[in-house]
Amino acid sequence: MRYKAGLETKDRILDATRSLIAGKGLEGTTIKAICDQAGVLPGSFYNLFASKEQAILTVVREAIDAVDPDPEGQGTDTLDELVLAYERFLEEQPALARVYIRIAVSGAATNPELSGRLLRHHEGRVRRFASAIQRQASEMAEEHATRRAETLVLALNGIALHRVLDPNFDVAAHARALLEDAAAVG
Amino acid sequence: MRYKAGLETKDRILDATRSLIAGKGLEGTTIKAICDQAGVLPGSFYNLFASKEQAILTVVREAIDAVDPDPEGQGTDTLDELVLAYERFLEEQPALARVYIRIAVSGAATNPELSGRLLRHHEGRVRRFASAIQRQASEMAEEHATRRAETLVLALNGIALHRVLDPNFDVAAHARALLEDAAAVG
DNA sequence: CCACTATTTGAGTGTTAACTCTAATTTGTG
DNA sequence: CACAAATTAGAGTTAACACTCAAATAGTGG
Repeated sequence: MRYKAGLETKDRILDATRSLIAGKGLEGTTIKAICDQAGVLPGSFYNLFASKEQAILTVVREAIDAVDPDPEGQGTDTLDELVLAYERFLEEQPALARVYIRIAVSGAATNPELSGRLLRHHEGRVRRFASAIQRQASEMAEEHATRRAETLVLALNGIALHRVLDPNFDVAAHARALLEDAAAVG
Repeated sequence: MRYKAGLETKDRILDATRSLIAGKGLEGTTIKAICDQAGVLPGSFYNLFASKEQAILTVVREAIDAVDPDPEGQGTDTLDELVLAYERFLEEQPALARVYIRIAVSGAATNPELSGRLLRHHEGRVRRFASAIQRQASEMAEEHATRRAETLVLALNGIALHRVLDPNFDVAAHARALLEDAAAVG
């Protein structure tokens, strides 16, 4: 793949794959559907991807990365910023958010590598939330902060899950309710 | 279906369907897989069920009902009892719990009737939790109680979702952490 | 034990999935 | 502008899918 035509085709295929997973789930994401939406024939698809699974995994990695846009900057975010970043992710990239949830539930069952990746990602998020909590309330024990972080991350995932079911669901209001509660508990 | 042989076969088919959805997701739940696991041939399956979808919907209804075992007794449960009932559901009927989550994410996308059913079920649960909260703190406004109930139910769903990803996840500990937080917030 | 019907059998149907292959075309480069 | 490599076209293959059906078997009331 050295010509730009190939790169553009690859992008179109990934766009189509992403929107199909988000809209119809993994079951509705067939090679034919991807190719139709991307304006490409199967031969072109298989010139760029070794398999359907590879295209899907590319989109999934993209989705996982989008949940945590800046995993390097570990020491600066406040809890509010972390929660609002997740809220913004759900609002602004609903397709990727759906992919993330769909894959977490459907794909991880049959693909242990994927389920391991998702669990590690979850643990990383919990650590990040925990250190934000500790920065905010420095007298809190690390163990306690981790427990509170885990509760918060799980609750956020619950919100994301419900958003998949109900597109009109008010993510922002519920994310903020979680933050208020966290502040009240201390 | 008047002979008991048919009833037993039906049970075996539903058992197989339930465990396949829980274990491999909707994609892995094929007629062949169901029949192999139930020790039955396709002809028998179609003697008892009009379609694969019908068998799946039967299992899904069963799962939805199991989440709220007694939807009639609306006025007596405490919040603790409701949370512990859900915790017990997740621990004791992991297959049905996985079915519930899997369907919420995968099935509801393509089946509006199913997604409507799940949303109504969610609303019913929130009402039930809200009235338990109000009974416990009678000075609380109904609107506020409903908002707190929704946060709690979503957090519990987050726990259930994570349990699908990580079978070793400690549901009980996290459910109790939610209860403590709820008490602390008031 | 007999007639009647529920149930099971298992090969078979049509469809659609993922994926392959060869020939034709387009693209970048010396 | 010529040539090699990248890309695309599109028919074709193989396998798995949901589902059917006529015949065989098993269960039940009389």
